[in-house]
Amino acid sequence: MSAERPKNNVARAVDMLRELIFSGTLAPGSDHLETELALRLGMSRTPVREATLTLEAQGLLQVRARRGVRILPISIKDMEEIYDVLTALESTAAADAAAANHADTGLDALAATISAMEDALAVQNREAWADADDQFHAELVRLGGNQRIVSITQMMADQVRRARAVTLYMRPLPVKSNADHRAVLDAIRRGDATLARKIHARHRAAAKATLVGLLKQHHLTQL
Amino acid sequence: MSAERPKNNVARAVDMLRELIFSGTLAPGSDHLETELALRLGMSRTPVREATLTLEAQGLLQVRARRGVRILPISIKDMEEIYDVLTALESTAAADAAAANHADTGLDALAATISAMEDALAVQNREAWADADDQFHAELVRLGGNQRIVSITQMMADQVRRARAVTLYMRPLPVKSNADHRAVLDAIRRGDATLARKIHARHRAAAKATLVGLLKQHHLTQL
DNA sequence: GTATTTTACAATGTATACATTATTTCGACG
DNA sequence: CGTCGAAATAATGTATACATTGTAAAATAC
Repeated sequence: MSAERPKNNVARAVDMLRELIFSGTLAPGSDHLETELALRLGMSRTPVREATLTLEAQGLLQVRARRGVRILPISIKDMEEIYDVLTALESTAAADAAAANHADTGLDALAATISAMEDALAVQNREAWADADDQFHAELVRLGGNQRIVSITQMMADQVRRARAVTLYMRPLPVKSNADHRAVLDAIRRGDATLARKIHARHRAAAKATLVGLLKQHHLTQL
Repeated sequence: MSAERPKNNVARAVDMLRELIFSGTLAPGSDHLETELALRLGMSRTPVREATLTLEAQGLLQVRARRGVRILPISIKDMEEIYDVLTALESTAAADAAAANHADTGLDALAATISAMEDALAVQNREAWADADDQFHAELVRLGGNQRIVSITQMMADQVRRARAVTLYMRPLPVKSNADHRAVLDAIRRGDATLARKIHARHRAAAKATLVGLLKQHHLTQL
């Protein structure tokens, strides 16, 4: 049974604020007073304040004295930084996963995300494809076994979430991406750490180039 | 003139708690009540509470309901995780620094840290050597130009600070380390990104092996 | 004597009152 | 008319009172 322990207000505030940020209700670059947010979330300033501190540590917003919290916009430079971090850490995770010699059953979840991506691609469902893509990267990193890499990549993925949503319908259907994922899975299955690292690094570098190219092409310098 | 703006209590609490943790006054694995810490720092619970949330996000302690904050001990597994993250991100920074084609004056600070390390080594001053070593890695990452890599590596370095201090007098004098640093500097100077990345990755991998070896040898499974 | 339940306590979680401070506005002086 | 300064204002920063809740201890029943 899932215990469903009632969460405290701080945790609820974190969840609600994240949702408000990802949905764009709190627009990138906009400022919001603590009092205003507290009213909106139906609680006092204290838990809201603590929630904003947590979210600031996660890079989603910035707390500025007497100016309220600013929802951080993502620039092209931010995007480049984040993709470089993801490239470095996920490649290491891919190599670690390969070196760990996971039994095939251990790789079922990873294989499932690839199937899901292929299915989504077949019916041109971009949202479903993006979800499965996220799951692939999350599962890959989980297999790597480094808990810090898991946390950091999650934070980075959160930061680019909005920007990725915007570009989702701009790009050509990501056919190459699926092939990359399958190649990474194969390398891991064969226990070839060097290859897994190399392929995944190339995959992320290509994704970065595509995304940055799109943003520049559409003059989206801030998201 | 440096403005020396008086910091608020939250910032002071963060600084003081960090100092108490690094100095070992708050021992790894020990628990501390908010009230007790507030009394010790001469302020109310509120700023202390906010400070602990920040430090929790930085991985230095853990806030547990009704059990106070626990100063997180570092295990060998933690050490391995952290060094793997540092290896991945600093190597990327080294490659970026090489690719950026910094003019020689831009590399003066980096060269200075190497000289400082050599001087410290000549008089067998391990503390000074460790400080210069930290500065080398900090400056390298700064030259890489990725602000997120700067933040993450700082956090990771903080987490292993205690453990490094313990092993500082156990290891042989780190002669090889200085040679590595010089080789990285040379590669950056020549603009050879691939080489800079490779050398630095090897350097960090060797440091990890040395450290983990020492910890196991001395049966230090928790620091 | 042991186990279970209930009650008390102690610590965090939350709200709110108050202190502090930066910003903005209004007024006076040049 | 513009600039400088002072006071008011509005927001965060801090302290504290109070609510909630988990833990532990004590008592009772088996």
